[in-house]
Amino acid sequence: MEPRLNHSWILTETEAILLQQKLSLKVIKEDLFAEIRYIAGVDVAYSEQRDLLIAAVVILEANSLNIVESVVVEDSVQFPYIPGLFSFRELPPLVKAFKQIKTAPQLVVCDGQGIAHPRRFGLASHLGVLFDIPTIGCGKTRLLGEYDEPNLTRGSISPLQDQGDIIGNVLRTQNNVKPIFVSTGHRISLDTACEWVLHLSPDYRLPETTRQSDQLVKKALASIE
DNA sequence: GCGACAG
DNA sequence: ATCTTGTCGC
Repeated sequence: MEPRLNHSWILTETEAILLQQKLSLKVIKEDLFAEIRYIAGVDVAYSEQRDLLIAAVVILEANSLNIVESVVVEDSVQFPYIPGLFSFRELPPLVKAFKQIKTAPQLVVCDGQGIAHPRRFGLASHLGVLFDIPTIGCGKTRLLGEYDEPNLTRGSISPLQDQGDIIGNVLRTQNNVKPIFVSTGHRISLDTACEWVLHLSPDYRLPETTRQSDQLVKKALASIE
């Protein structure tokens, strides 16, 4: 898989913000896809000892949730972690990993926010626009926005609001378990995104895509240290 | 000025 | 993220 859009990753903080503002205009917040057969999960971890990033991409069959392909790569760190500029740290290794993927997914579930972002352009939206592929932002914690606690039953949602916009949903994926933050990444509506996240989280707080990619990077991390 | 702040 | 300590619910 190759990105359909390329841009430099060697940027100052100001340049990165300007790029987000420019690319955010390309984000599509409605369903724009055909049949979803394969779904990708992605995750990145940092090795403090070796000062490098490990990225994993796993491809699951959408109905069975079986793994059909996976890739793990190492890459150097070229941008610090700054809230709001997360994608400039994690996307270079992820793009490198996607270049090795043979089974093209029709949906990518990201570990981070989509449009639930100060400039409506979080990691999931950035990845979606680069590959022009539907993506969902799925965060364990909130970056910004106000919300009421959703009901305690699986499937309950509560809107995440910022500056008068509904930027995502706080979604309860398991009864009595802390909810997660779901937002549109690219080419998918918020409602459809939540439906897919629920389908992918039959018995765990996070989607199976996230669980599998987390497992892969942790295993790779342990093997190099 | 102070707190908040995806991973 | 990752680590540690303390609290609460079942």
